Amino acid sequence: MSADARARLIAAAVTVVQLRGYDGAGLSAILSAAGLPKGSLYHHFPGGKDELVAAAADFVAGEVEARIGELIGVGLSLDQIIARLIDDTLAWMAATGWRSVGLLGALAACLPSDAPRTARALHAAQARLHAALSRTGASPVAINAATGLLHGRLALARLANDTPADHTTET
Amino acid sequence: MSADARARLIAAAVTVVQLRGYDGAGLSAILSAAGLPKGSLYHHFPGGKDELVAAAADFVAGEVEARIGELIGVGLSLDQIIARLIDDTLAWMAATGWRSVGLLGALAACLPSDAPRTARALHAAQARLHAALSRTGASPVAINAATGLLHGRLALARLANDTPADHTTET
DNA sequence: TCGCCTCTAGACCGATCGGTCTAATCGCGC
DNA sequence: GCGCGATTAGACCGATCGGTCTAGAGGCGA
Repeated sequence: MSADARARLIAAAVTVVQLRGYDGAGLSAILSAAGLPKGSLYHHFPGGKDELVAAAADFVAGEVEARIGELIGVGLSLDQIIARLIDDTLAWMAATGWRSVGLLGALAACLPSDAPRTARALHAAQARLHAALSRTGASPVAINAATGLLHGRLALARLANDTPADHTTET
Repeated sequence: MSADARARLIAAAVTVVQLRGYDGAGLSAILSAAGLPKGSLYHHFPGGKDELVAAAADFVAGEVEARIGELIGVGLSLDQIIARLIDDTLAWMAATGWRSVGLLGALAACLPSDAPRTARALHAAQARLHAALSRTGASPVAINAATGLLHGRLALARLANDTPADHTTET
């Protein structure tokens, strides 16, 4: 069940790190989400938390890259693709209770200082997505503007919808 | 020197939390940045880290709000104001080594679970900035799009410029 | 000069952090 | 049925976390 455990760990890391950021995501939270003990983590990811989160970032980047490929295949423009990605993610955020911002956004906003692999994976992810989007024929500047809009919209949507329950003192 | 110590603590919190997010910002890092011992922190902010970071968020929101007021006074449009804020912040990020994303962005992306005051302050900040921008006459939807762009651009700029040194293994 | 009150200083606390290590368990070829 | 590598299980470690508490330094009014 090696591959399965690996995948479960990555999925759990994606979930927890999205919610709390790198530093806020404790190993115990990730492990209990995965339903696996610490030994499994360090067997599959000898590099520990850093390696796991880096793998999670790679995984997410791969998924988004594939989605972009799909949308390009259908002939959508850069702006249309970004709009679709926003809609996709917003729908998913709504489904999961508006608690996530997307793994890459959370990592980018609060980059941990002691996680070189994660930092590298994050940069690689950004490069991959940029390259994927450049296949629409858009200019790098346009791509940066579009992805900037994407990140920002997701962060704001989360802020607007995530926490009302958190700071409502009334019944 | 009460007021001074308070201000120093808030400034230190702004700096450190911007860099590492709420969970990544240790009290010891904040205190050493402020040059004050723990006793001072809990004297001025009995609520501890949560209260301090909430105050820091209020402070930053106030500064940005004032800046928006200035720009509106000069007669700039929403888009022009956002462009100016992006330029302001980018210049400041360049000056500080591209390590910050802005306090509010960092908090919004990785909302801590156990910091109700900070969460409340963050929502208040968002509301204040939205209100300030609405004085340009722009629609709420336009304001959301514009502030989304602002957040995202800053996050991307940081990602692009912050970490090259972090993952360069070469001398 | 004396008391008092504000603020600084940092030792100390339990909890939790990421990480290591050993033992038990599992599945599979023989 | 047996041995063996792969995997799980979790006790354990030092470091650090946020927070509390006592002691004393310093300024100010009487």
